[in-house]
Amino acid sequence: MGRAPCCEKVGLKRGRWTAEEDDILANYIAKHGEGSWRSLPKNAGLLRCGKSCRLRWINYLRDGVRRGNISKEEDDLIVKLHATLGNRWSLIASHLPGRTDNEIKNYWNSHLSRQIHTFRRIYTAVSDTAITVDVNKLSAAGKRRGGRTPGQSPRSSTKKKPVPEPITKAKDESSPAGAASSVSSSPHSDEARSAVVDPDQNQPNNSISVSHTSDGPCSEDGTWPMVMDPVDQTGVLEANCTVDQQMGLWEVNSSMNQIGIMEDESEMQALLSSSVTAENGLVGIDPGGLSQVDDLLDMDWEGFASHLWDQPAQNGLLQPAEPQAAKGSESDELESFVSWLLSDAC
DNA sequence: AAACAGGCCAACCGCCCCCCT
DNA sequence: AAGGGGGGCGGTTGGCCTGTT
Repeated sequence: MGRAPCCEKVGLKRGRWTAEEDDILANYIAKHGEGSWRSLPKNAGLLRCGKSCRLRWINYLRDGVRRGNISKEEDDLIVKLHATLGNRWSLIASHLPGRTDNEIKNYWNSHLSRQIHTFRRIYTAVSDTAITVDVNKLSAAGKRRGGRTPGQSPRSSTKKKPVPEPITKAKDESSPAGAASSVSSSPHSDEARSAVVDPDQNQPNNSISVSHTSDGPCSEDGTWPMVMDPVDQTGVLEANCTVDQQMGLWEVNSSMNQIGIMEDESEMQALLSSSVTAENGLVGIDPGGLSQVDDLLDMDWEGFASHLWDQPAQNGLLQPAEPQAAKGSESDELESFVSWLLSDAC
């Protein structure tokens, strides 16, 4: 079954490339150009598989390749594009000049996916309380290194990852001390709503803080291992989320992730109507709200994209500039959609 | 200081698509 | 039009690094 290997592997070198090999490959391509990867190793005098040469060239030796130091802007872009495109790393990389699909894939697997999962765990792990999520702390939260965490298997982060089951916690289970008891859900109030809606324009403010404060310490059973406030050792988390109305759609965003897009105000209000605890302009979301947010994280983004393409133009704002491009291949459609997504119009 | 454990990332594997003949 | 090869792509592996115990 399957194709024959791309080259005879017997006698070929594997593993890390040496500086000498890099020089040979770079010099050869400088003289003869890219391509003909199968015959390149033999012609260049390298004991490497052609595919290995190609990978080395594209990911490391090619002009313009940038490595490391992924900026916040790039980080945001990767998250945004991944939400739309999924694991189409080459397509994502094409929108990040100098970045390769392999680097973005690695970055996602080792940084961002963990943040997203942590973000989701936080929602669920404290779901019997109102919540405050500090997105800015999530990266540090996912950075725990060293030491054994009971019950974790080695290399779990690199094994094939089924979507992790959310941590469910029955109400009668022992919750982090003080977490559940210290936060009382208050009925949704006009005061809370006023934190969301601009009374002058009946439009949402640009910024809503979704917050939760717990006075108690984190539990010792590891239930909240990654969300402890490093300063006062309580379970305080804070997240700055925004709600925007754009092109007839209501978007709920955090600084790292798009939480959801709703088509009409009632859906957005349904989410916010589950908000509780308004103080100093902060709005918390109760467990019901958290469930809704968690559902929104599972949004069918391709379906959303298709939905947008199917919409008639609304005041010239909803459609991308060149919807005709969608008549091409699937990749053309995606390219056009991504271009539009990244344009100022969005 | 040594052992341990997870993080990080370069590289490999194998499937799939596209293009050429 | 069909088949085969080359190249592209996403998933996965494995080893080094580093923080924790």
